[in-house]
Amino acid sequence: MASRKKRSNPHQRTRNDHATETAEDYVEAVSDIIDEKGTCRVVDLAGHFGVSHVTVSRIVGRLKNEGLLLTEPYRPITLTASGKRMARASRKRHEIVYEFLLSLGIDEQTAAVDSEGIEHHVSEATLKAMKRHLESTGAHR
Amino acid sequence: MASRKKRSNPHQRTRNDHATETAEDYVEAVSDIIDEKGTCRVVDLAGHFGVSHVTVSRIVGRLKNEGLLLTEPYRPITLTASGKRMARASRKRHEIVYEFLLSLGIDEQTAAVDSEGIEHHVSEATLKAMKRHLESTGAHR
DNA sequence: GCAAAAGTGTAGCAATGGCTACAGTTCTGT
DNA sequence: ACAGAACTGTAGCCATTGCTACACTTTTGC
Repeated sequence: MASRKKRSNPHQRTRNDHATETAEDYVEAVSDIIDEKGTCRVVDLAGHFGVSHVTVSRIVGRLKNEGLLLTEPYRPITLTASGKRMARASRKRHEIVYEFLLSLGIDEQTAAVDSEGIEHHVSEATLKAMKRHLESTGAHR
Repeated sequence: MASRKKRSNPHQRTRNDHATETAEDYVEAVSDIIDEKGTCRVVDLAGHFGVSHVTVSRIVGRLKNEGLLLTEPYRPITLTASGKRMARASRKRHEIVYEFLLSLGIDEQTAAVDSEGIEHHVSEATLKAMKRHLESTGAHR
């Protein structure tokens, strides 16, 4: 997870960070959609993210080049082993943040929105602290 | 704060969100740098964010157009009333998130890095919950 | 089986934020 | 005062992620 490495300048967030966030969001969505409805199509992702199918199509192409997912023209999208690994890690992080926000007394709707924004900016140390908090308050599922 | 409005699709984060995050980061930095050393120059911001002066120059131009800051060619950068307001709000949010992370037992270095990433993705409701937590644990300064 | 609907791809545009290279301005020190 | 250092601006490149418009493929329904 290159984007979560320590930085000499903590403010330094490059284009690559955004690209990695996008990748994580997409593989996680692909995984979720496949779990829900069997297959994942471009149109499903477009609906999920609220963007046009064109944007999805281009990003899917990039992630395919990066070896995270597989697809052929006009065909459904599946994850590679690497993509599945990333999706699992991303989903886990997402869940911890979400549960943590709930444990603070935040409503589900808000927790869902905020956890999506936050999950990409949480270090391993902070994630561990959240887990600790969940266990200590017995609020984890 | 347009970017923190409710969204019909919670996944929907547009280019504007990123632009707003940049604006918040910049006005906050300008404010901090002026407090620290009296004036804020392009080169200060470039150092602060670890990017080239060219990138800073372009973004400063945009923020000037948006009425957040003032500057003339080869001159220092100051904040407008609107920019000061945004800087104050942003700094306050930043501080709450930072203190909250510390209260979870996270080290200062990590809290500094993570709070910068997280602050833009925290809703008012979550911010209130963090404040509540700080007060209940007596961990606020 | 074939027309319409749904889905996907491509072309081409915009805004943002990275960069290097080079040119111009301001400040500094002697 | 003036040369060199420091700072700033501009030109022009790239990648990412938005979009509309249009073309093409696949699926659906009769």
